[in-house]
Amino acid sequence: MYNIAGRFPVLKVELMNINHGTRRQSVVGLILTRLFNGEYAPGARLRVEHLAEQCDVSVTPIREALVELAGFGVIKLQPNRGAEVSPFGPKQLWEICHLRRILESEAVRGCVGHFTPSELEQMEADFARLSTADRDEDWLEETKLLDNQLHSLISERCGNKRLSYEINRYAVLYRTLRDARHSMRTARSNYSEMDENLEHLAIVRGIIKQDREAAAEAMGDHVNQAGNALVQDLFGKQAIADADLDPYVAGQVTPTEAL
Amino acid sequence: MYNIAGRFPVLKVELMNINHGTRRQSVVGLILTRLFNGEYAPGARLRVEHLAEQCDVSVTPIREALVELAGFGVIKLQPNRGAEVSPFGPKQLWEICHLRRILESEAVRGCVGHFTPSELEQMEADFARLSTADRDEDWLEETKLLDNQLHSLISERCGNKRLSYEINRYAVLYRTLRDARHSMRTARSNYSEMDENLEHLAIVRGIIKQDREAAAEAMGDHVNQAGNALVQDLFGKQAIADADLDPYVAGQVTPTEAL
DNA sequence: TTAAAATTGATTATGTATAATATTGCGGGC
DNA sequence: GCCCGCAATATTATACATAATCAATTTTAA
Repeated sequence: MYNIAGRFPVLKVELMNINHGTRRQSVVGLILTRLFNGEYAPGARLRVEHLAEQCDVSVTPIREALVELAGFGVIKLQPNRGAEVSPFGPKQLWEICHLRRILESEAVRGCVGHFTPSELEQMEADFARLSTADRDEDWLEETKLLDNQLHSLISERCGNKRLSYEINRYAVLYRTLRDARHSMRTARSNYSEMDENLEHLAIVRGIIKQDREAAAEAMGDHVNQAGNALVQDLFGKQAIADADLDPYVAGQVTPTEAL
Repeated sequence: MYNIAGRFPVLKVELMNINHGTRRQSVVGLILTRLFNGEYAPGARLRVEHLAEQCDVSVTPIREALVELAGFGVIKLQPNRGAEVSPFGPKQLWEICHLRRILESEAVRGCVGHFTPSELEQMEADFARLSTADRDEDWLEETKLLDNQLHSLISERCGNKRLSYEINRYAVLYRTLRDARHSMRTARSNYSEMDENLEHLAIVRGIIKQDREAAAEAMGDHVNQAGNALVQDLFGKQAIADADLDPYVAGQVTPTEAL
């Protein structure tokens, strides 16, 4: 088979050569990306035939994708009226982060006591080392790797498979958001503001001390920091003010005020 | 048109005469009910054509329903391999309750400060009255009504539409579970063990005192009590032991031990 | 005359049916 | 063990039937 990229508009190429049995997932990813990139106006109608044409697939996977997207709460599926995209702005992004904070904080509470001492020693040593190490490409790579490892380990060991499932469900949204950030020109590319390793260290030390609340609070701080970066990259500096958040939720944004 | 009910087997009648545009929802409800009633062995395969025949609908709504059910985490959708039902037992039921506790506790934290004094006075008076009133049919009716009102009001006012959305998503599971309970012969029908109104009163008083943690804890207790009743009705007295829960999660079952 | 209600027709969603294609899983042969 | 073919099933594509929505228009009623 020849790679005939270039013969079709960009939109179609995005979904070409996808494996059989994964069309729905691809369409979900595509629409999520577009949504998070602000390509849809709030309330816009998603017409099935239109999407099918754009994605170069038949309507069947499109309709299934819409059901899944409705499950994510990013579109509303009204009977006999089709799909309407829900608003997505700083406020909605903060709400996603809030949910993630709720879920992952509880997961870290649950995972206390589910690690071996050597696992904990290893993690503490790694994050301590990375938090003071010189910051270069390799450092960034290892930071990302250990970030993923820590979060998935906490989710796996939290003792509640459903909680773990919901965390992974939100990870789909979160990963798409991170990817969307890269396509924004405002995305920060320097390492100066990254204190991930310190935040992770606090989480691990909470687990080591068997102090559920300390670990949960550290996780909350960490998720907030990540959310903060995300909001600023996607919507700019004053996005937090624009979000017009509820005082309690907004308070959580800057944990010192909230607690 | 004639009503020709009776000409078809029971299973088909269940879904007959459903409105256009709501087939998927009906199928979701039917499969959830079956699952919670223990009609599917863990790991059982759900074949699309088979379900289509049973539900007397075509395969399209069936497949869409499976996508939605996969979103609920009650089945697993493997590419090219179809749907496999996830295990459902006391442990999984507790996990659902755990999630509900997480979500609704956070909602009640968020809703503090979003009620008018008169609303709060009214709610406190209602729950105080019902908690000491004679228990008859009317009492049960009003108790249920105010239960629904309180929970949906808290969800609406929590200040986070996504959190509200997730709570309502879980309410689908929860309502189906409550309905499934009625079909079990072990379901409790007396009013003696119902302290809902007292639990609700504690929640409302927490909100009145603007004490987020007190209100959240009261909500946690309340959801635990409801979960306890559900587990016992669906799986019997020693179901909690059978559930083989993680100590932290199990601890939450009996809040006094957990905190 | 004007406002409400019913009607019409275009558009789109939803559901059905069927066929084409791809994948899986199994069993037989090597 | 491995490979090949085959049946079962999932997935996708396509065409069509039905039903609902929406807007424009006509009709009806006050």
